[in-house]
Amino acid sequence: MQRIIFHIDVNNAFLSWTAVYLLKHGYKQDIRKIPSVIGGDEKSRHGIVLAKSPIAKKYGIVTAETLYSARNKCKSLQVFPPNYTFYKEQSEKLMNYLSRYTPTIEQYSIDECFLDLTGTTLLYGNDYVKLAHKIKDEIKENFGFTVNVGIGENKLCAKMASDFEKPDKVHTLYMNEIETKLWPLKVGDLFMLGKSSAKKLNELGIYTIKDLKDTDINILRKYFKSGADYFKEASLGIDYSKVEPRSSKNKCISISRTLPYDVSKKEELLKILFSETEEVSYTLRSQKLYAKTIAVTYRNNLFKNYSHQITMNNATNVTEEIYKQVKNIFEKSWKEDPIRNIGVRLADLKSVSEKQLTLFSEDDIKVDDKVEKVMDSIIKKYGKGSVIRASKKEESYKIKK
DNA sequence: TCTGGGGTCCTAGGACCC
DNA sequence: TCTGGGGTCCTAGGACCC
Repeated sequence: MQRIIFHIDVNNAFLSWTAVYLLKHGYKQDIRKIPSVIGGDEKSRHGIVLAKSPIAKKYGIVTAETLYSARNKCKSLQVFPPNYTFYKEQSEKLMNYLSRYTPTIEQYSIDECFLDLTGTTLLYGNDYVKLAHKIKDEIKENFGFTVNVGIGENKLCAKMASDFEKPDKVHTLYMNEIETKLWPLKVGDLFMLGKSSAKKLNELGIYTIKDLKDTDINILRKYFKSGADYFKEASLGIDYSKVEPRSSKNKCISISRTLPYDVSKKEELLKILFSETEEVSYTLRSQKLYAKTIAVTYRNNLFKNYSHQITMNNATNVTEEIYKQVKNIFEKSWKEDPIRNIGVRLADLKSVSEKQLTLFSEDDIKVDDKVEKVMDSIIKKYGKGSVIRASKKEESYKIKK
């Protein structure tokens, strides 16, 4: 049976949501209609473009470039800070609203989702473009921001379609439109075909998606291994993946921070790692999960990235245990270069502690669990920072080193 | 006032086992 | 006068997404 998939994408999400927020709070100007961007704080070295208005885009400003470079492209550019709490709220409202149309909804990111509307003709009729317009207009009216809706017979085509022309538009990419709508695009426009693959393809003389679909699969395999088959199928508009409600189970939980200045002191870096460990293991426990793999990631002043990890015999969710590994991993791997960004990642997540099934150190765990339960409940009730571990631990490092 | 943060997936290479 | 080979697990690094 032919499937009908919608992909819904908030136009310039962070910027639109900020515009809605500002208007709601009495700000006179609609920042969507001026050259503007959402950007991080430059003083703490977060100075990149997170979202841009259509006018800013016309100046050639792209997401993730530095604010410094964005300003060079447009002298009158206005920069607004992000408001993640509000974004999350808006995202949840939107997803809740959309799930009234089908239970088969997959949130792909904070501002995007897929709806599987296959077999809904009795409910909504068979004019899907009309239905898409209805959804799009309802969102605009109820929430104050616009979306694009892409319609296709699979997720890939729906996703490509929603990207065609923005904002506030509905597009289709049915199989019989592949030749006219998909093939003329540049290879880099294909979903999941990024910069480095596009560069390689261009070097092979492959520029458009049509070029790509005309290329012998064996040539592609030589350069792209398993990516070759994906590229080939995608260039033909083929995608069999299902719209799957994101089982909400993350594969990993991570935190990383770019520091306001490069740090070379071990005690300072360990303090940061400790507070990150506390945050990440709190999240772990609040999801009733245990981690088997613990990783420390960092980036030095020359932008070289490192990641070092350890897989334990037993999964844990105890801050102290996780930190013990974090500290160990970092001390063993760090070459004493100045650190710009540092983080902790927990992976290989389990829903039960295997440790609880072993004889080893049961009593210790129980005590730790108790302490942590109390701390977690305080954090939950009064927010982060309301409870701080006695800093005995960090102090002892100072003495030791 | 240069270059964020949170994810997923893949691959090469090494260790280890039979 | 030799060092096979399949399988599995683990790690580091990189590509890619929003």
